[in-house]
Amino acid sequence: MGKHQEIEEVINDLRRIFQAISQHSREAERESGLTGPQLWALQILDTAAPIRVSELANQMYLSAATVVGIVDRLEAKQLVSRTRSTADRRAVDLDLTRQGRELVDRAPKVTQVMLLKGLEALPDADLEVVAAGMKQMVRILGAEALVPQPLQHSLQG
Amino acid sequence: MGKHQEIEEVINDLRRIFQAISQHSREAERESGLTGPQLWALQILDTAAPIRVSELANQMYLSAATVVGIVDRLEAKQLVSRTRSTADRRAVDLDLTRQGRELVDRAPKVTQVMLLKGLEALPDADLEVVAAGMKQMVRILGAEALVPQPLQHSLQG
DNA sequence: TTTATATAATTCGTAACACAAATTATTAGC
DNA sequence: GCTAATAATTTGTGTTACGAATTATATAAA
Repeated sequence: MGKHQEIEEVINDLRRIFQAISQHSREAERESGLTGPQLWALQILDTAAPIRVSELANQMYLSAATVVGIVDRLEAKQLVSRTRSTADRRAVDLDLTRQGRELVDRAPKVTQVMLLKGLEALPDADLEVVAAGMKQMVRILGAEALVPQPLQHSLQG
Repeated sequence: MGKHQEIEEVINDLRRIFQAISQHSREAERESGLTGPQLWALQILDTAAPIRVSELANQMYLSAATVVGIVDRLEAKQLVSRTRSTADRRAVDLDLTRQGRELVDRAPKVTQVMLLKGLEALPDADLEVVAAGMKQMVRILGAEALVPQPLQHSLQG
C-alpha cells in the first residue's frame, strides 16, 4: 500500500472511531429517554453529588443559566433533587434521587466497556502498538496538554 | 508501566484526540461566524452543489423541516441561493453564492491539515504503527463497516 | 454596624436546532 | 381527468445555550 493511501486509511479509521462513538452516544440517549446534556449532568452527579449548581455548570463548561434549565427538566422527571444549603443559603445542593441513580447506573456505557474489554483482550505486543499509535496522533494534534474529558461530552456543545 | 495503566493511557489519549478535534471545530465556527450546522451545510454544498433541499437533508441526516431553517439563515446571510427548478417546479436547487464559496474555501480545515501533514512527516515505520493501532481500535469498536463521515459532523446531532 | 461589594441561583428575552404534523404546489400513475 | 405521491414550506413544541437583569445571601470595608 502506498504511503498516501495508508494516510487516507488512518484518517478514515479515525472517522470510523468517531462515528462509532457518536452512534453509541445516540443510543444511550434513546434508551434512557433523555437528551445528551441531561444524561451528561446525571453522570457528573453520579460521581460528584451532592454538588452545587455552579459546580455542575463548571464541570459541564456551560453557563449557570443553561444548567438551571437542564436541572429543571431533570427535577421534573424526578431524577434530581434540589436542596437549599443550610450552610450558605444562597446555594442549592443537587443530588440524584433513587430513580436518578438507578437510571444512570443502568445507562449503557457501551463505548467505555467495549474499549476496556477490547484493549484488555489484546496481546501485550498489540496493546503497545495501539498505545504508540495513539500517542503519535495526540502529538500530531498537539493535544498532549489537554485534560481528557469523557468521550461523549466532546460530542456535545 | 502496568497493563491496566497502559489501557487507561490509551483511553485518555483517545479522549484528547476527541477534545482537540472538537476544539478545532469550535474555532472554525467562531472564525466563520456561523453555527456548526450552517458550516456543515456549506461544506456539503461546496462539493455537491447544486442540490435540492431534500438531498441536503439526506446528506446531513436531518429532516427537511430542519434544513429549511438552516438554509433560511444562510440565504439571509447571502451565502446560499435558492432557485426554483424549471424541470420540476416542486423542487428548489441550492447553490453557494460567490461569498458563500469564498467563505467555505477559506474556512479553516485545521484538523484535516494537521493530520495530513503530521502523518506525512512520520517515518514509514511510525506511520505503520499508527495505522496498525487505529485498525485495532476500529476492530474493538466494531466499526469496520461504518462509512467514514467527516470528523466535525460526528460532533453535531 | 452599617455600607458596599461580591456571590449563588434564578428569571427573562433571544436565537438556533430538531422534529412531527399539516399545508401548498406540482408531478406521475391509472 | 382523478388520484397518489413527492418537494418544499409553515406551524407548533421542546431543548439547548447565552447575556443581562434580579433576588437573596454572604463577606469585606469603613
